[in-house]
Amino acid sequence: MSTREHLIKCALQELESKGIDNFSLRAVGANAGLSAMAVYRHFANRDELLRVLAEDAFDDWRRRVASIRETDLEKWLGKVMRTYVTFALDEPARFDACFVLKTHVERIYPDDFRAGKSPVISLSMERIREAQQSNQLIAGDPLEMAMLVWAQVHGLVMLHRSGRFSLPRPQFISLCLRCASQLLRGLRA
Amino acid sequence: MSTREHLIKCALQELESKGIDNFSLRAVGANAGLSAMAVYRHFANRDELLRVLAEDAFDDWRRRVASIRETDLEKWLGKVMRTYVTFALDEPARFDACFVLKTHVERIYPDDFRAGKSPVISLSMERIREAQQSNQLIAGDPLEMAMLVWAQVHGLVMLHRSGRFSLPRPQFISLCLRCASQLLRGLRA
DNA sequence: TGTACATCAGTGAACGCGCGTTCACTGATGTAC
DNA sequence: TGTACATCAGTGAACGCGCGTTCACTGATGTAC
Repeated sequence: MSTREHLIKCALQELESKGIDNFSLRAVGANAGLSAMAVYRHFANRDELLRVLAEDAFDDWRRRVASIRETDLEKWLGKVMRTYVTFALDEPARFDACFVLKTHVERIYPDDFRAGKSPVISLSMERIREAQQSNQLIAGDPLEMAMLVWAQVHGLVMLHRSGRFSLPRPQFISLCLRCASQLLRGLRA
Repeated sequence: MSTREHLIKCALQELESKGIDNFSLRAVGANAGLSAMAVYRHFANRDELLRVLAEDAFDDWRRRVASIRETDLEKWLGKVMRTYVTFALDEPARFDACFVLKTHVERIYPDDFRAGKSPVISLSMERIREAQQSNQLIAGDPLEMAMLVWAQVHGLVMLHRSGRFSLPRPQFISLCLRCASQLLRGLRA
């Protein structure tokens, strides 16, 4: 493992354990068994390191979704949501890097999504369109429907993150899935 | 206006313009035309000042909702949501104090809500129950339904906050309301 | 009414902290001849 | 094969910053006699 990779790994650990607000290059260096200044050999500055971490997290998220092998819209969406929630619970800092922080990597509604720059949203829209054609779903803008579902689970996760849920993990996850299928009920034809 | 009130007003301004991360007692003092240390005459420390601001924001939110005069569930919910979104867009820092930050004032699911400690959620549950009795809504736990709606709009607002929406304000608000009524469609009997 | 004292809002200097970053450096490794 | 030099990862000290908070103080106002 190159020093650069080692630093990235340690930076991720730091990020997860301390959070973005207490993420410091000094701590990353110490965690890696190097001086704080060693980081500057491999990254221009703090911002660049954070950007690299965000891109790494995004790749991870994409891979997780790509590995879901379901054809039925409802089942597929259920798994995507479960993946989203577990990602948020298990790796909050990387989740934030993908969906909360402004990292200059994020996709913006509507242009980026219409342009197909978000693989997961594009996939969702495709599946929604298919379900509309086979009369499983009501008519309506697929992108807006996808955003609706995303916002639903994102809201639950953010409220959880803000300490508004005191539920054991499995109960929280099934609450999310219940909410999602409730939501889909309204979209069904 | 007492000095304390003046400080609170200036602290709110600071909080809105700088955000929680860059909220400093020094700046509050300067903004109020006093030394930084004057703050300590009126508040034990930074945390206490922030707690007072959070309580103030919460009162404000409660008052806004209480002033909504609609009897129909759907219309009422629509106005509550509009209020939520405009609160989030216009006064992000106070919104955060109510719904994002851990201020030790927040209500936690499910106990606090079941115990009726959140006026707005309680009101929502009441209206949902009525609508269920008159067969407008499907059966189901009113609290879970209320959380569903809350999470929906909260998710949209948080994504907007994270810079994921590039929409003029009115368009974003109507997107939120469209999503909300889409959601209600699934709850209708 | 005057005087002595207590109260208390507000001050300015200072402490100690952690941060990102700059700087001049060391010392090992690779390379050209 | 040996030697001179270049490259470059990593270092430790230092700078300058803003922060929350402590401290001893000033000076105005209220109060008891």
